[in-house]
Amino acid sequence: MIEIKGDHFDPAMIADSGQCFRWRQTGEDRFTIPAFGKVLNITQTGAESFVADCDGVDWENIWRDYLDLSEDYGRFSDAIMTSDDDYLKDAYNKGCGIRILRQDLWETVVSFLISQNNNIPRIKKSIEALCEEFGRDLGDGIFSFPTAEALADAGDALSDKRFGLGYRDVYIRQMAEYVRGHGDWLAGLKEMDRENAYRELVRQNGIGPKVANCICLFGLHHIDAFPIDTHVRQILEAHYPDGFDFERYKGFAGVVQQYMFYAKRL
DNA sequence: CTCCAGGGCAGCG
DNA sequence: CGCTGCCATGGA
Repeated sequence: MIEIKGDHFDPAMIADSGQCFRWRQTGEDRFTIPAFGKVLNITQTGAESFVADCDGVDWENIWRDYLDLSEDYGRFSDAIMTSDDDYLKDAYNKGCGIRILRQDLWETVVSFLISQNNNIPRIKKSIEALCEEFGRDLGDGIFSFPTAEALADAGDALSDKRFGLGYRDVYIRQMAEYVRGHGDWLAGLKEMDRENAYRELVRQNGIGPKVANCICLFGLHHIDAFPIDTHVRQILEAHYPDGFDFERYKGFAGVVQQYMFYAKRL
């Protein structure tokens, strides 16, 4: 057990933010978080105080970074709340506890391949089914996210109806086989800047502009990436008819995007 | 029944 | 370039 302090940090908002699909609320103020082959249970004990069921080593080496608690989100809120963008200010007030997680890249790639033309409950069901079938048993009914090798070995089994992948099964299989055959591809992406990573990602079958931007934002932590999905497109059309000024939030447009996405889906 | 969901692709012009 | 039809699936 370790005690934590965290401003601009609300696990309930993050769990429902659409950036991660495996967080589960397991109590009044308790969340169970599988990542990197481990499981963290975090319980809110006050406005900005929490307890986590890990030791100090894992906290410093894994979870603090994963939860992005080293980043100062005050600078984002300041920029937004001192602007004259009333729609964004309202969105920020609704989603102010969101942080952009530093998730595992491979898990992010597969998760957002599944996300295309899909809805969040179905995405979650597909991912859990894949974890149960091809992941490692971590106890308490929780399984690790399957490796590229495991999904490549799965082959045609990915087309099984219980995974609910639909036509996306081909994308997952091709991606898993590619990563298995190119062991340094994921590591190479992490070395690239956003534009080069984006260009490399969209070369893959099944990864278009939106999915590539989600991988850049959630898997590579390029927080200036701005994925435009069906929700965000509707927001931009409804509230920014003369165009959205990306320059205004240069450097953290992806954080802005998350506030808007969360607020709309409430 | 149709429409929608954190889209992408191939086939047009 | 942009536009259109199609791609599985399940819930509303």
